[in-house]
Amino acid sequence: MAVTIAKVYAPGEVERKWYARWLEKNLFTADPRSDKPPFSMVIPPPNITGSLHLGHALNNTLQDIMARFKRMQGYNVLWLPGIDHAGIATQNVVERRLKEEGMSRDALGREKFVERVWKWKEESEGTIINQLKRLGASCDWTRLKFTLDSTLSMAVREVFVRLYKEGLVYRGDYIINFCPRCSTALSDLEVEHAEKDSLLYHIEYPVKGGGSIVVATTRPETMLGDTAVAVNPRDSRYKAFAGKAVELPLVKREIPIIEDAAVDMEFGTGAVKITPAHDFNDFETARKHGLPCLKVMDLNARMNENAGAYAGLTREEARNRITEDLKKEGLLKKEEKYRLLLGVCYRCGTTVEPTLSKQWFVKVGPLAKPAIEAVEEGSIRFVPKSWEKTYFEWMGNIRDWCISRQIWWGHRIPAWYCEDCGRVTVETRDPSRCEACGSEKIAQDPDVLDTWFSSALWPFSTLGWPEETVEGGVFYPTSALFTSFDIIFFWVARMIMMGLKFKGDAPFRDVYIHALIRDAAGQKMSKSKGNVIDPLVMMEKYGTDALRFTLASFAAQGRDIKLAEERIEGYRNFANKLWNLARFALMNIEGAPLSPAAPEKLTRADKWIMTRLSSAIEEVSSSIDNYEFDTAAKAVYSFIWHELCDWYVELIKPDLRGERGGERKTFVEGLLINVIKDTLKLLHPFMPFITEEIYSYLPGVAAGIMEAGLPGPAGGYPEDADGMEVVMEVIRAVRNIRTEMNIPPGAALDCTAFTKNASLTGILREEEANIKNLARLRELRVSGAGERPKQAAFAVTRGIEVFVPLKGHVDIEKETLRITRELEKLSSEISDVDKKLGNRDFTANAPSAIVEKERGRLSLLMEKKVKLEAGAERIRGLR
RNA sequence: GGGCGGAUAGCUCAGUUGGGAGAGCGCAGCCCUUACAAGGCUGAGGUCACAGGUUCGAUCCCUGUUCCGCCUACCA
Repeated sequence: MAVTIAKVYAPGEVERKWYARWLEKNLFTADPRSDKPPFSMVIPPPNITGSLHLGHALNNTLQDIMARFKRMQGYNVLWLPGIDHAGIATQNVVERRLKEEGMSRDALGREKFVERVWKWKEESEGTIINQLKRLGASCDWTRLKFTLDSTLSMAVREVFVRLYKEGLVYRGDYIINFCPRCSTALSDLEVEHAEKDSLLYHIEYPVKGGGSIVVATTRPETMLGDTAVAVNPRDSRYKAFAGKAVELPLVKREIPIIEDAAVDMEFGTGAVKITPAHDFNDFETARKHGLPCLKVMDLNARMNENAGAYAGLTREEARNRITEDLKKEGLLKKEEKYRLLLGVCYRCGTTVEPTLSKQWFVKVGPLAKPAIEAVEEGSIRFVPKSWEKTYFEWMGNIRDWCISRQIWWGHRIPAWYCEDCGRVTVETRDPSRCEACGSEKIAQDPDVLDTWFSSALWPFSTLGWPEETVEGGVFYPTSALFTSFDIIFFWVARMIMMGLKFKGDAPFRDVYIHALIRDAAGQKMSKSKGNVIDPLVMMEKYGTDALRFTLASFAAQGRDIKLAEERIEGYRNFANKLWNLARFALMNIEGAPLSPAAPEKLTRADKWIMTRLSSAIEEVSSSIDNYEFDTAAKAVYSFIWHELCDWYVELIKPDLRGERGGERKTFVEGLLINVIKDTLKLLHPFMPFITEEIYSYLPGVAAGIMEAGLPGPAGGYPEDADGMEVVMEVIRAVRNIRTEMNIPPGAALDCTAFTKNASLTGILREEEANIKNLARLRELRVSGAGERPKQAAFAVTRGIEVFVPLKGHVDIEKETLRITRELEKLSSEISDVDKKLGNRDFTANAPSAIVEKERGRLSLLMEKKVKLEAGAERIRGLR
């Protein structure tokens, strides 16, 4: 009743089938009342606008490996999925769609617009969720969360209000980054810096009472808002001007010349114009010197009424007009080429405008302190540890966080302004009257909160906080967070601050920072470069398991991943190899009952593979526990391909053919199936689909592989395993001779092995059949001493001399060359070790174990050398 | 300006308390051996970027240099 399965593994259907079954059986659902130890993770929520890219694929593959692994280890696993509302990004997408319809959000109005976004959310959120399912992600979908869910919104309000009452959230006029295209304020983090070629303009400002001062600026259009000119007090060039005033050209306004040590005398002309309402530095300077602020642009980056004749122009137009006008007046002294760093919006790339504006802020200092300590004390651990430094760096210099956004999609700020007394009321529940004067004429702040404000609460808002929930008790703090380094500041740091503040405990124990994926040439993947590898296409083409395994294999800590399609193809081949291993096993078993463990019936080969399996299990387990997914993947790969398939299966083929008796056949069938079963379990977290599929075909399995426990390390039989390694080396030696001497693989050879070691002699005699089989020998003699065969090629391994007589067909030249080369290698090795042992400093200072090891090595090498030389001598005699 | 990371086989990368340099892919030769040609067997290939230092001993620790990459920053 041998089972036959297809010759080539076809992933597509298998994957869909199994994912559906896992869901049906609720295998991903966590039980907060379970008595198993908890293991929890929250997913980094993808944007609702998102579509699965390789970054998601890597992030979620690694999480899924961890989740599945822990589940099989007997943990009560909660992997909580969710989606982020992604304020600006989503609003942009919907606005673009409106524009295509000839509509605009302003024309539509806030309420209708938000309705429209919700509708779009309903349509599009399925996309990325289905893609995560396609990837095999074993998230607990019954607990899927969305950052705008009512419970999560409640958490946002609660946090905002509590911070406000403690004075950690405040509202004030400060200079902030404003994106004129998205028409909203941004936090410092949401501004990216791009180098751009520009000009440095030298403009002459006439000084009242005679003379003039030339300032250098990259932004001539903001001169309309200048409220001072600053020079360094140590600058002798301008000493005479200090305290005087200049007349601002074009607008003819009088502004003072002030002294400030922060002015760099070397740069430009050493004189700088101060525009407090449109420059971060100048804003600080103005505060220091008590200068007024004058806004000359509105939020759309158009010049406003304060710009006089230039009102209504865009900032670009204004720059042109102003430089022209200055030129006409002979006040533009110089334009030099200059490369500057420009702040651009991280969502749309538009140049941001620093603008004085009334916004809400979080006072971060008091929150940052415990967050720094938590990492210092080790209650939160970054993996790899090197990221802690990055974290400290940023947290140590953190500035207040601008959290209000002038958009409509997001959590509305729970603040109401009173029309009568002007006071603000901040409450978790919508108030009906002003808390100060009781007036009912109150209106809610139109702004919404930074999306990252709600993301910061993710690890506990998703568990039901501020309600006390069972989940919150069991699964908080979460065990690990998986993310990439680019959002350590945006997200990780803020989660730590909020978790500590509101839960009194870190949101997670481990922060695993994984790689960023680049293309094969090391370039960041981007649609415009056309070098994007689409994970969905790869999954269709090579199978999800192949993609997952590739990502895991390349997930070395602290390094970016350069991915090429050929890699995925390679691991597709691995999947097929595994498939054929199963195919072979199923073709050969007669459906016999599984043999119980019977150590006395185990052959050396059996013990070897069991030992290797056990050590693979150990290595995979410890690697995963240390987030070394690449090491784990390589260990299981190498075991399956190079030990189980290359050696064990080849070793037992005669048994399975019944050549060594019916009892042995039955026994080895059972053993092979057991080994495959455990191997599949070990591989399952990496390749969930193919392992589940194969597992289902194996005899004697009741439940699915997901429900099976992971085998524990069994220890094995190290001595027998080592004996088997000797056998393998002898086989390799014969194979090598065959290849080197150009003997066809099929030609039958004889072999004589000489060793004085009784235990080796025993092993070789016992394994005669296996050696003959795999080295393709007609005869194998094992001898302690005696005449070495003439006309024979030979090799030395583990002190065993392996002779392969070639009956007058030995190519003497070739064999001489082969032995000579071998001897050369050996000699250089010997001289290295010799030199080391000859060094008295070494023998005196090195640990005795090391010295002994070197001595042992030397004697082995010497022994081998003697034997090789004797062989070379014999061959010379043949000439 | 400050900080971090990297430089090991043709390519991509491992190398975890300093003690015999590894893998995958690629390449070369031979093989359609009834699991798999998406395969098997065998093999070639490396002054571990450079220069110093510590040490009996350095790919590994320290210093400096060169070249890449990234993060961060208020020289307008």
